[in-house]
Order: sequence, then C-alpha cells, then structure tokens
Amino acid sequence: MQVKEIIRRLLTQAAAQAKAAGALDFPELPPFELETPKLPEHGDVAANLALVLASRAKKPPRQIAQALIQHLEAPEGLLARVEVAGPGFINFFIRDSWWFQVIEEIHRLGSTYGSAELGAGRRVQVEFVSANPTGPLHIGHGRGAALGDVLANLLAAVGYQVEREYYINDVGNQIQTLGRSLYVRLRQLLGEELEFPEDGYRGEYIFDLARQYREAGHPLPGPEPEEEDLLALGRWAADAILAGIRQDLDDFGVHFDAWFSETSLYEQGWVERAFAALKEAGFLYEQDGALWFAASRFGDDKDRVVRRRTGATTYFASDIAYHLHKATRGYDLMVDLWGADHHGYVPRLRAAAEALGFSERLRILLVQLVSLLRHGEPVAMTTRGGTFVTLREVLEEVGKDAARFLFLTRRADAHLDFDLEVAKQQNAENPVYYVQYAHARLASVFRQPEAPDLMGAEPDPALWPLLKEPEELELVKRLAAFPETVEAAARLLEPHRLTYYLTELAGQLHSYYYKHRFISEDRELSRARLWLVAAVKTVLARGLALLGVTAPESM
RNA sequence: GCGCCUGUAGCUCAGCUGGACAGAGCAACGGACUUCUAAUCCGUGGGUCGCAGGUUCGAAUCCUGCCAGGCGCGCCA
Repeated sequence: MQVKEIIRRLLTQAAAQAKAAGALDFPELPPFELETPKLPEHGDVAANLALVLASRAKKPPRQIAQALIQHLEAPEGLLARVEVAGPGFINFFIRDSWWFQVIEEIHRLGSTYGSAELGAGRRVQVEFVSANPTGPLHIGHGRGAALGDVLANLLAAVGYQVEREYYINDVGNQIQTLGRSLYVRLRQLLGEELEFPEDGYRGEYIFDLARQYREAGHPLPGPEPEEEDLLALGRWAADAILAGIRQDLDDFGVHFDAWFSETSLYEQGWVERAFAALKEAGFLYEQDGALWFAASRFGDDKDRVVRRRTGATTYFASDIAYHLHKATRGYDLMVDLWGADHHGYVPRLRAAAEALGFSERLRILLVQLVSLLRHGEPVAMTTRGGTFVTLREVLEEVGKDAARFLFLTRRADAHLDFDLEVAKQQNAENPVYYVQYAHARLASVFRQPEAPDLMGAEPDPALWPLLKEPEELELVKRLAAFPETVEAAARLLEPHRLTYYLTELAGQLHSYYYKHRFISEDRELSRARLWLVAAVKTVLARGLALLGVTAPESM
C-alpha cells in the first residue's frame, strides 16, 4: 500500500480516537491534504489536517496536531518520527527501511507496478482526433492523438475499461466541397482551365488524389457534373483520405476501437430520436422556419439551430445525436478531446448534455494549438492555403517517439511550441532521448556477463541496509511515488505529469550512475544495487509504455 | 464588443487543484571520459510569479478590475 494511503488511514483513525477520548471535538472530519514537502526538514509526508480542523474543533492548530499525534497508532517500522511544525503541519518521517520495500514490490508486480483499481472496471470512452476526412492529419491532430491515446492508457492502468473512438464527419456539404475540389483538379490535370472553388480544399493532396483517381481508372464526370456526381467524388476522396489518416495514426502508434460514422446516426434514426427527446423535455421550438434548441436555458449565449429552414440538419444536430448515442451505450465517463479552436462550441454541447441528462458523465478537454517552429522560426500552417506540415511529415522527420513525448510535455490547455530541429536533436535539450538513454544504459548494465549470477532469482530485503548513499534513498522514494503519479495523471486527465516524472527519475538515475559503480568487487553491495536499478528499469519501461514510447535496450 | 485559454529566470516550461525560504531543462560561465554507454554528470550566476486591489493563519494557485498574446463568437463543419 502507498505510504500516503497508510498515513491517511492512520490520521483518520487518530482523529476518531481523539474524539472518542474527549481530546478533540468536531462534527465531522473535513477533507485534508497529504503532500510531499519540498524541503527534507519537513519530512516525507506532511498533513494539513490540524489546520483544516482548527475552525471546527475550535482549538489552535498546533494543539490539535499534538492531540492527533498522541492518538496515532502506526505500524511497526513505518515511522522514524512525527513532528508538529510551522502553523500546525504534522510532518511524518518515514524509516529508510520502509522505503526500500518498494524494490521487492516492483520485482513482484513487474510491469503492473503503478496500476490501480481506481476505475473499478467502470467504462470510459475517449473520443479524440475525429478530424474531418477532407485532408491529411496535421501536427495539431498529432498532439490530440498523443494526448488521447496516453489518456486512454492511463485510465486503463488505473482500472477503467477504456474504449478509443474516432468520430467521422462524413455528412454534409464538406463532402460535396471536397468532391468539387477533386473534380476541378481532375479537369485541370486534363489541361482544362477551370476556376478553383472559393471554399475548396487547396492542398496539394487533392492533386495526388486526382492522379490516384485516374490511375485507378474511375469514370470522370462530364463538364456539367450533377450534384450526385460531385458527392460520389467527395465520398471517394473522403474514403481515400480516411485510409491515409488511419495509416498515419497506425504509424503513430494510435489504434482506435471504433470508427463512428456520422452518416450512421441518420441511417439509424438517432437524429430524430435526439430531437424527440429534446422536444419532450420542452427545449425544442420552431422559429423563422427553422428548428431551434433552447441552449440559452442552460447558460449558452443564445439558442442554436438544429434544423435549417432548408430542411437540412446542422452539424450540431449530429453532435447531439452522437452524444446521445454514446450516453445510451452506458459509459460511466465520456471524454471528448477537442481542438481549442472549437472551444466556442463547448457551452452548446454542454447545454444539450444537460437537457438530455448526461452532463455529469461528459468531460470535454480542449487541446491548445501547436505552433510549429524550425530553428525557432514559425512555420506557416493553414489547412486551406495548402502549405501545412502534416503529421506524416513530422513523423518522418523526427520519429514517433520524439513526437509523442514532446506532445506530452505540456499541459493540454497550454500552447505548445514544437520545434522540428529540437525534436531531431539527440541531446539533453530533447527529453525523450534523456529518458530513453537511462533505460538503455541500465539495459547495458544487465548485459554484463556477471550480472545474472550476482543478482540471483529474488531480491533479498537483508541487502537494503547496504544501500547507504543518499542517491539510493532518493531513488527509492521516487520509485515509490510512481503509482500516485500515474493515479493523478489519470484522475486529473493530465498525462504531462508522467513525462515530468520520467524525466526526473531518469535524471536521478544518470546522476547515480555517474557517481557509483553498480557492479564492483563488493558482491553483496553489487547485488543490492543491481536490484535497485532493476526496479528503476522496470518503472522507466512501464512509464514509457504508458506514453507509447519505446524503451530501447541500446542506443 | 463578448467569451475561452495563457502570462512564472534571457528562452521553453513545471509547480502535486490554498501551504512552510519559488523549481527543471536549455542558453551563459567553469569543471569531469584508461570506468557498467559522456545521447551523461558536477558546480556557478539568474525571478517584484503581467499590474493593482481583495478573501485568510497562509496566495504563483481563489475572487474582482485592468494590461498583453493566442483562439473563437454562422440557419459552416
């Protein structure tokens, strides 16, 4: 069990004991924090229970802290000492020997160390990327892909049953626009001078598609194409683009459990079902020939059209239906990952979720945009203008590992500067290699011929007192913090916590490696150190696996 | 004009959702390779946490108002 969990229980019991003994009086135990203090003088774990209890128990915090300590019944071997400090913190100093147990735990649990049962098998769906099939994925989609994928990994690690889903906007006039763009490019390939549509997709990839279309020997619509012809062209193009997107994601290490087609919502009557549900709840009305959802009743700026005067439904209508469909599938939690340029859309979807009663199960995460740089200079990126950097180009230039890791070095809601040159550099400026190198270094240690013989099959707790170096204790404490890091990253939906943790762990390892030889004349000490760094290697590998980054045996 | 995100060291960013003297990497400067991988390590300098108020035992963190940057504000998707 985690040290903080144990201490939380001890304090809760102590409070109850103190209350029973009449030493303290309070109605109910308030929530309190356990933190790892920055300063070693403040111990390994600090509790603010006495501070938050002060007003309820009507006593000075330090006095409460004393009372709590007196009723503390700690297990043998856990605590070196407990102190009241500052305004009333209770500082716990854990025995070194207790920390070293984590080496055995990691050996026992192997690659499941860091897993938890927080999710208790509840179902969670993560919907991400969901880029329109009108062009290849660009670097911003890559960030969303990395974030969503790792979020899903983390949630799975803490006991959720996770599904990854990609929502395909394959309805509407964008497919037609795509078809028209392709059509014009096709005619232009034949040498005809046709004006490109104002709202067309100007990317070079449309030419590529046109060439593919011809090479495959598909029929070319005549000079006056019917709407149906353009739609058919658009569908063909969307399919081809989607195939490319799947390939890109595959190469990026992102695999979806489901690809959900917007069209299927119409085919299966979900849009009408959503309208009916909203109407029944009294949030749907007609005005100016259009059908409106009363979003303003739920805090949105204004009401929103779901069916236009023309009879065509809006994108929003599809989205309501889609989320109703998701909610009906029975997920306990639905996580949506959107580009920050869609943030204005959040209030209206939230409104619909509230109107339909699944708002509490829906979490919408915004991923801020990525600014692409090269040598510190901005690289222009616009979808329609045609000069953008695709995810594929980034993958080919910097590789999957560097791209994934760098995408996860920022909070999702912070802008990200992604410098292609830095991503390619293989030095300390590039944290991915720093972490991978730590793993490779350890792998090389275990390749030493004497290593297996020195270690034996099982770690022996009697060895730990030999680990007297400060670096060793620090390392073991860091290892012990891995489960809570994974848990926090999953609970707060913040994968960047893991990349920071791994960078720190790798740093401590590098430092330790440099100062002390693991394999030496002293066989017992070597044995102890090898088991310690074996645990480090296991945690590095697990952490990198959660990030979807390879843990190389050599570099 | 309104809304969302951001503002922390020269640069890029963390800061455990209110805790104890504000952290890391890079850049700068100075050191360490006959060693289990130097893609590494050790040391030095560097901050009025955008500004001004407020809340309280305690604020980078919460509230209000300004300032600056980014992104949005369709019967588009």
